[in-house]
Amino acid sequence: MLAKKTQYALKALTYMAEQHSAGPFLIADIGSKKKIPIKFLESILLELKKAGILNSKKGKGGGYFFNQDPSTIQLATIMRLIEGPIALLPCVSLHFYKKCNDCNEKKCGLNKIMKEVRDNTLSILENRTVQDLV
Amino acid sequence: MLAKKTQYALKALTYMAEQHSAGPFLIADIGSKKKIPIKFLESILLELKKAGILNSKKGKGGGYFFNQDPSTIQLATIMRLIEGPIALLPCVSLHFYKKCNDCNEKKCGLNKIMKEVRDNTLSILENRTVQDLV
DNA sequence: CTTTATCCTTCAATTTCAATAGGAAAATAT
DNA sequence: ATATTTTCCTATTGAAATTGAAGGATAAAG
Ligand code: FES
Ligand code: FES
Repeated sequence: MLAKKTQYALKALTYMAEQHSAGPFLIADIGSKKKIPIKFLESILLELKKAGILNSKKGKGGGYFFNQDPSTIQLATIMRLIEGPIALLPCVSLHFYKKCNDCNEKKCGLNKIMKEVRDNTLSILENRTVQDLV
Repeated sequence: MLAKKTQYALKALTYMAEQHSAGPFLIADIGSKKKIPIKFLESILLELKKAGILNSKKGKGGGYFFNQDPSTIQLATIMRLIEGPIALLPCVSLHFYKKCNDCNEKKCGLNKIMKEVRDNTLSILENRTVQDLV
């Protein structure tokens, strides 16, 4: 199960992508519509901004908006950014790999099956974008 | 990423299934071979026993052994038992479902995509057994 | 120069995770 | 009987992560 933080991030992005306008969107609005604690959401959006996904404007008329077209933002990118690894085991992770010191990857059946799961999952999450959420 | 506990459970079962003998296997042996802290492993195996996956015998010559044929134990069963939900969101979980109070499932794109991920994952984890790990 | 809204740091509560301690109970061997 | 082996059970610990709040700094607009 994804951490609440990741769920919130995905929900917030979904909300933003669903709107007809391009923003900017207020933290407070997103939070109240998607039932996300404001202060928690604040830190999440800031993180997405620092990663280049979002941009923001301060002051009246300000808020958050997309820094890239939603159709270019893979869901896998968001999840790796907020959640970390997508794979179920360290030894099958592409971006967060860590060797198993207690078994031989070449012969390990667990490794093989978990790689299969990973490839299946990535084939979805790397081919769907924030735009596909609307 | 799976919790360490779940990883340990899967590794222990893999180890047991890999052996030519049917056991019983000592906690201490499994633990030292798969680099799992003994006391932690102890509680994991006990949990698997209480769930009917394993059985055990005390005293000299005792240890843990399979209570059902490894080819009948789905990996999904182990993971749900130790880890909990396999799905990425509560609203797409089959065994641990919880409604989203902030969006309409029928129209929710996030829900739809995460269901796709779930189905893909389950098609693997429900069709592979502990026997397939060897 | 007031209002609005993000930015940033710090912190606190809670929960979860990982692991250990220590003994009780059961089975076997001597 | 008694000692040894091994699982069973409860309790507890310590560390880390998660979730979230407080409060002020900064920037922009009116
Ligand atoms: S190589 Fe990682 S579980 Fe075997
Ligand atoms: S219904 Fe669960 S995320 Fe939309």
